[in-house]
Amino acid sequence: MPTIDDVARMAKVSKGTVSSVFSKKRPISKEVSDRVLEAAKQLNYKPNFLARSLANKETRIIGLVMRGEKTNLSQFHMSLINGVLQECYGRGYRLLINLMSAEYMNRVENQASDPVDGEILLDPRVEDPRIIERLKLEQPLVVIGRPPQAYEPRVSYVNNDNEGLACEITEYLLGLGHRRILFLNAAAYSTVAEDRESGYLRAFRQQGKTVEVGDIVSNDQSLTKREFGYEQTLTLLSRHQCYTAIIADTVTVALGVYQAAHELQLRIPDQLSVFAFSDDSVFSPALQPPLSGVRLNPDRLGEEAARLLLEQCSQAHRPAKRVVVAAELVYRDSCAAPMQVGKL
Amino acid sequence: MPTIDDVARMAKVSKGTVSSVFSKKRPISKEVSDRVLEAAKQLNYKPNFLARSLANKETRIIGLVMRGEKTNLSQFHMSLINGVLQECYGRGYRLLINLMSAEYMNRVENQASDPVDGEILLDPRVEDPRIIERLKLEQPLVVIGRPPQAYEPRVSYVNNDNEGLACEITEYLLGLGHRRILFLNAAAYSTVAEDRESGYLRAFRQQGKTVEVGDIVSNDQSLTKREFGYEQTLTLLSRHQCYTAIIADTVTVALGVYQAAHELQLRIPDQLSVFAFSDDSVFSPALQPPLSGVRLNPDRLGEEAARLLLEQCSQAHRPAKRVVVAAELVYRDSCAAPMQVGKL
DNA sequence: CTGTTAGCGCTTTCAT
DNA sequence: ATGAAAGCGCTAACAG
Repeated sequence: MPTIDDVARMAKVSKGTVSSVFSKKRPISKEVSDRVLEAAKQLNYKPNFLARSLANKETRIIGLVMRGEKTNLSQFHMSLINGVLQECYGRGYRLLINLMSAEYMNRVENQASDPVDGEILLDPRVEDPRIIERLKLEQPLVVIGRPPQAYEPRVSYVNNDNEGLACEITEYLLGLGHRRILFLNAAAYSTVAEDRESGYLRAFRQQGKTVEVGDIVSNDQSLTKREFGYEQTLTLLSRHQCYTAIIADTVTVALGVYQAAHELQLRIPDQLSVFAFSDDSVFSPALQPPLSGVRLNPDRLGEEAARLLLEQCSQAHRPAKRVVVAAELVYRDSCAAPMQVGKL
Repeated sequence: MPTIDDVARMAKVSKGTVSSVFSKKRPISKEVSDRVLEAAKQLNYKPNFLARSLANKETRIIGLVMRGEKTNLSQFHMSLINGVLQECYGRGYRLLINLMSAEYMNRVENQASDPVDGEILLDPRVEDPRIIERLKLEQPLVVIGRPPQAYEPRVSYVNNDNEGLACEITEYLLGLGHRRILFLNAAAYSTVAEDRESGYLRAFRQQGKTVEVGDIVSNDQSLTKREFGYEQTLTLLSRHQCYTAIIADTVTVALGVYQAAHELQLRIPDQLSVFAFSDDSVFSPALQPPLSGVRLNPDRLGEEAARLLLEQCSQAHRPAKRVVVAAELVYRDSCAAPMQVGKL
């Protein structure tokens, strides 16, 4: 690989001059510039990214940090990435996706900072060392989702109004006449689970109704999402007849719910209403009747996050900002008034 | 940001020793190692990626190079990325997605090699400077799709059997009794368009039937995929009654075909058969009747490409390999025998 | 407008 | 097993 010295020698100028021809950071006469470019072309020279970035402390790469455990990206993630890429395009930023196993990353010999100017962090947890670490490094950071309470004022983030949405869904189901609604929530350690739980509880409280312990179950991650939906529905509905509606964390969880309902010979929506907290792959033939859900607009989440991040990258002073991305409930045919409602 | 010198000073050892503690490339006594690690933790030190990579010429990042024009990733691309990520996971590789406008990249001040150990290149063209350039640099490279004829023996690639699939689809439609089949093919400059065209022609030839000029149209990219399907169908079918079937490049093109058919009051499949050369989002309610298509298994394409690439990255000698990913036709309800067939 | 020189932070010989 | 010093290829500050 030819280096800047080779070009300098061939064009009979100093390396500083060659550098300036490429970076355009200081004016170079047309003659010299042409000579350098010509030499570079002949040698097939391109500035070395690593050397350049090491010297000027800029990579024009942003990172996307995902949970190490996740090994299969959902449509939600895919749209989100799409949104991020949208924003990078044309502004000359590349995207580095870091999906390494925590086990791998924690080994001493693999420790190293990533070559990024800033990062977008997904799936924040109630206790999240990743955020703390990045805050210490004072590196530009945007979280998608709500950061832990303690750091909320200090970090920029973009989020849906999960609390409000959960409340809205719950109100809708209560309005249909349901009394006991099983909430198959996200993992307890995620901040999103906290927010959705609050929303669910608020809806009950506002109507003066009570929630029983055990009506909210969170996915401890030892099961896949689908298994979680399946197992919980099978176990809880066969034991207690009381649940007439289920709010599932994602469409995949809902898929498990459908499967269990089928085995329990419960007809959806007559005997069981189902609402999902996402809106991926909803047209799968496995989802009959069509599933009601929430359009979280993941592409907008990604777009706004990237926008905030790139803004931070270009500023010395970085005030923490937050953006709420609008989401809307989509009512399809998986919910109805509970059959027994008249009989009580 | 603390550097290796800070740690060395604090642990009272040389920087070479600190380096070895982290890289584990030469033995260090337990006492010294512990002292260094302790100092590193106190200083919150992490090796600098750029400096390390500059010195040892390895980044453990692989790049994904997409066409600059594309600004919205399809499900096909998303699954493909998913497959690549799958393979990176656990082996400690990160993925750099480079989706920059050609215009941006070609400006002198933005020229620079990417910080990658190798690259996966998408959508190869009949003339593809990107491939030529990378071949010159002797950088590990895997193409998804068929490389230009001239370079085929020298580059590794993974591909579907596009020629065979196109032939199979065409045979199927001919078998149903169609005589004139409009092929809304990919852009003429892509190698995939060439292969699919050959397959289409072969099917006709094998049955001793002839293709008229104009039965194959390729998307010149001035229109979106959907517009392409819509405009071509509207124009060609209202002008010539002869076409009773259409092979569409992608589901999105097919969506345009459906729309145009609706406006022309042509019933699918009775009056018009439609077959798509992909299988994304097929369950959209906009696609009634369900669309026949080809499951190209993009996740497998991505996975195999990453596997080949990582294999190349770890070897000095890199023989060009190729992998064919199996694809299968999916027959749904968008194709039938043409209505007029009995009347002739 | 151009040349010179001192780093950027790490790895890697070569000594010891 | 550890230290010392010479790069990796580029940018940036200073001179002129």
